[in-house]
Amino acid sequence: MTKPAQTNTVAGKELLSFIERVERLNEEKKSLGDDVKDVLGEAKGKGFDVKIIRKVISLRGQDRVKRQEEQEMLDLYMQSIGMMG
Amino acid sequence: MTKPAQTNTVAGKELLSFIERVERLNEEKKSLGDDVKDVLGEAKGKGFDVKIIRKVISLRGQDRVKRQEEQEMLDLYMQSIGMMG
Amino acid sequence: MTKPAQTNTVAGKELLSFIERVERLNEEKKSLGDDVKDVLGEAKGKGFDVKIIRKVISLRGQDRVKRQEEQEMLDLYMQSIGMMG
Amino acid sequence: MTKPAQTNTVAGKELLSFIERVERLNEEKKSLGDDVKDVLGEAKGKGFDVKIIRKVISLRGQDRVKRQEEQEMLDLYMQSIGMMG
DNA sequence: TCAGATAAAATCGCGC
DNA sequence: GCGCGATTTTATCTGA
Repeated sequence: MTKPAQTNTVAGKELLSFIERVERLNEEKKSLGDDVKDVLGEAKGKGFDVKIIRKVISLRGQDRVKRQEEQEMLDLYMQSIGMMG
Repeated sequence: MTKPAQTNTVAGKELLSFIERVERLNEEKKSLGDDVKDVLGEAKGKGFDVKIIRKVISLRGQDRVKRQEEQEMLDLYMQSIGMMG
Repeated sequence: MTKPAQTNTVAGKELLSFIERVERLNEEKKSLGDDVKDVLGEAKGKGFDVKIIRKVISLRGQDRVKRQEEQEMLDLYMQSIGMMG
Repeated sequence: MTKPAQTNTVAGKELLSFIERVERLNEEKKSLGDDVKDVLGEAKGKGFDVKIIRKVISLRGQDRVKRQEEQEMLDLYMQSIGMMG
């Protein structure tokens, strides 16, 4: 950016504000990603197998999702036989 | 898994701790992802085109040189198959 | 699931049949997706840039008018936040 | 395309060939997607709840994936303690 | 450092 | 027309 941004219009300023908010959130996300890397690096330093840890985390996540979806399934059934709303 | 997880050993406890730290970070990331969605939803509510905003953000994040190079390669490919007269 | 699926009823059998037909179709779709990957892999082996090829395919599939409109809106947004001098 | 494609170069012809192969595969995929819609429409016509059918299919898919991943997990453990290659 | 694999994001399209 | 689910694309990460 060699020139000052010409956000002279109201809409331009508002748009830029939205964009910058999103960019800020994205940076925080990236930072958290780096934190994850650090933690896994630390685990590796203690002799743990990072690949296995990732797999465990993934499987635990699947369990959670599956439990949620089974509940949704039940709700769906109940809706469909007129037990809800 | 018929047995409770073996968090009784020292290594087991340490491993679980690493796993939970990562999971916590992942949740925060997910939460930020939801925040992004909220912001974009708000922008949409004000009449902005979310798809375009995303594209702008993406372009702002890319290196200008790299962007140009990719565009040139794209043009080259399109010329080579007769897409550009 | 402690009980076997109730495919003993007529409706249950019919339902299962629908489900399996859809699953079969989904597998075929997946298989075609793998074929696409193979072709692109082959192209890559010949020195082509897969990412660019994907983009070309995408552009060929888009309506020219719609494409222009989106580009214009993008320019408009970028101007309004001062990205285009 | 008002002009004949100028795929005069060897590379251009090869590139176009790859592109057309992918496009053909994509069409087949799309066609299968339509078939899925037809099957679900038929199920709906017989009084079944399409949303539930989709959910069942999704859960069955998750089961399959989870089973596979648990196996991979075992393999990983065994590798990590030196039981495999 | 790069290819291949894996996971995350963005886009697309249906159904309500 | 909007949210949700599915698919596709992008980015990250690991291993050679």
